Amino acid sequence: MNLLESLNPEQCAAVEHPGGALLVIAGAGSGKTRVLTARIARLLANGVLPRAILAFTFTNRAAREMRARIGAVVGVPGSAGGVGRELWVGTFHATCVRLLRREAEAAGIPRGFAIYDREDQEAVIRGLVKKLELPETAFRVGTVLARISDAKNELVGPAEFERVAASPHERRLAEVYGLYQKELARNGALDFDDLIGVTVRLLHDRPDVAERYGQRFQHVLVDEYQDTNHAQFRLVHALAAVHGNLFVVGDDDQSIYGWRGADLSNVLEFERAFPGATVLRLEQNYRSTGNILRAANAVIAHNRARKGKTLWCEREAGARLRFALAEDEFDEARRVRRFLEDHVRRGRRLDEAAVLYRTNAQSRALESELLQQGLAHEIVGGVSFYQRREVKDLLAYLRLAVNPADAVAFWRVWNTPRRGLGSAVRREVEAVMSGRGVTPVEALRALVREGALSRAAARGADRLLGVLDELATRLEDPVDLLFMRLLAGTDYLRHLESLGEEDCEDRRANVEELAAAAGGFAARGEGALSDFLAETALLTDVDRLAEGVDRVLLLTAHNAKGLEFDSVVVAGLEEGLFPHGSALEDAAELEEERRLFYVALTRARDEVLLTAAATRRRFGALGGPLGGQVSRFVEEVPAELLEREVSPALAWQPRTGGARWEGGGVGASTVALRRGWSEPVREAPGRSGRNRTPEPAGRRGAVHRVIGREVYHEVFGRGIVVDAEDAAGDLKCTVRFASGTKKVMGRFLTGGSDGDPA
DNA sequence: TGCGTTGACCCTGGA
DNA sequence: GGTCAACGCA
Repeated sequence: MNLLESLNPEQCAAVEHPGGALLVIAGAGSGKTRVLTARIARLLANGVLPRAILAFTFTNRAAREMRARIGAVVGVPGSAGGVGRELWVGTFHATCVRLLRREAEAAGIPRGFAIYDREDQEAVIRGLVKKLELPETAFRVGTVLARISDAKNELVGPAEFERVAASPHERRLAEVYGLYQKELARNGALDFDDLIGVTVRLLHDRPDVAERYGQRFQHVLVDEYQDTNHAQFRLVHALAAVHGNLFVVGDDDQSIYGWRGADLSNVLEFERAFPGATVLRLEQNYRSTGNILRAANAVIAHNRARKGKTLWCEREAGARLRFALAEDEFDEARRVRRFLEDHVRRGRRLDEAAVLYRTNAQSRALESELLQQGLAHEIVGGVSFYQRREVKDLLAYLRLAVNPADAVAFWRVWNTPRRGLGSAVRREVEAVMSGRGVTPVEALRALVREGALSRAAARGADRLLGVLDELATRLEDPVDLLFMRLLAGTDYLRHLESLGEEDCEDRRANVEELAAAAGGFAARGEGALSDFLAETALLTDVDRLAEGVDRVLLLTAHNAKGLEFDSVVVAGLEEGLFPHGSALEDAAELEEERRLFYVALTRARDEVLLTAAATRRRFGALGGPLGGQVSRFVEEVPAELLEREVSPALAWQPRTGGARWEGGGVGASTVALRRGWSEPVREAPGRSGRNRTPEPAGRRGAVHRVIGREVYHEVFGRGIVVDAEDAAGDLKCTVRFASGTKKVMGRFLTGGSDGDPA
């Protein structure tokens, strides 16, 4: 296969670019992966050595696929040896791990450093908040971590954070940040952000190292450049500075990771950062039908912060997009399921369809419908495989074997399975740790040796140390053998059974899958235990997706990036959900939501179904319902491209700036559902609401109808009702105003558009 | 120390 | 509606 054949002129220009900095603005479905692959193949064909090429991809999966394609083109079979090993293709994180393992000494970190995921980070922060006796409300673990992560993405260390702190709270945060870094260092651990940050620091502090890698990687390529953050930009800059051969591909309209520091100015100001840079544009779409593309173009045109481009295609117009307004999330799930059945009826495979949503929580209703109806599916994301409790437990043992300083791993497993070790012993171990400056493993060993423990505790400690010592002496064994030793040594499977949980079988299956993963890793002969552990830390559900399994995927729009399907459902298109409520009051965040919707739409080749639900429960049946307005994004799709199906129980009236539904339907369906708790939830599929006369809306209905509504208040101005409750013949509304969220009685509010008191 | 119950928090997104 | 930590009791 010749990758250069059948490239269009713009693609060709990119692939043949002589060198220097090049930015390729590549629209959705414009063949950017092909261009990147062809570019690398071209470089190799021109005599560039594989070891002189470094390519960053967004997912491990993309890296694997790219390596395979390049291998096929340049005729090197497999990934082992030759091109596969010499050519560096990987995500930012995986690449940094690889570099840091080689340069651990120069970077001042242990070679077997652990990689802390979110859960590990939380354990560290929780310990600090407790130790410093900080108020847990003001220092919520998630918030603290988010602030630290933001700082790291901007390459701001604790000292700098302290310097710019604007309040006592911020100074306290700086302190926590500093102690967090100390704790990670003591544990021999790096968090995800550190992987990038420490590499950048290494290249900055050690010009000799920077020079070495700069000389080696004569060509640096970056995919999904629009989602790089400042730290990643600096990394790329440092590596490419020597020769300036930087080839980046991105699409400002698909930038969807602003919340984790992605900096669109990396794209928008590329030419300033790299003087003399060339910019090329790929605007021909090879993926979607004309209608889908027109819809996507129309929607994204509402964004102001963009370079501006219009995709075109040669494909036929195809079917119109469909929009279904459902009564609630269960009705929505049924409509989705019927759409999928149609897809199969058209002779397509289920794995050529996907259901996309904004939040992972939405998967529940969808999954239960698909389960009931026996439609094969797979949920991607949420709690991923390597985050399952049993998987993390077992991995924690392996982590300890490689790095006994890893206190988070130690405390995770020291009494799992139960060994009679509790909080009393823990306090003693911690005292020895801080008193003598030793690892938790050594502290425990010392306590045993010195006879400081009760007989029962000493026996438990002996068992734990026995397992850890056995692993430690066999570090060079193949990973799968080591894993079997671990299972036997801890009797972990019996521990699982002893828990007597309902999902015992699932957990057992996960342990077996982990064993299989270890076996696969060993068979590939790709290296040490620490490499296996890094892989488990960095692989995501998307990376692990199997090819050729005939099932529909359920996943977030974020996770769908880079994938494509014949048929795509975008579910939950309601104001407050998609676009998400947290983005409604910020123009920039709203534009990011729109880009996310654009990404979702452009995953589709042939058929699109958009769905919304008039009511939707949060936190299960007990939480308040969400809902009120169809997403503005649906309204931004030109009407002639959209085929609307509305549940007959809902009187639906489109208006400018977002459609609303009114009348008894919403209230009635909610009432019916509430009643239906102990009864069959709903009538047979396919007939929902068709022959039903809507009941008159009671006060319940009134409550549900005001939520999401735009209102006006004499003092506070315009706001959005986020919640409401009955109060003495009126509604007590919780309203989000620009100045903050307040509780206001309904009689003080006027409706935003219809003037009717809410 | 082990175990069951209660109650808080949760549900933007993810390497 | 699910998870997890704190709490109280055996």
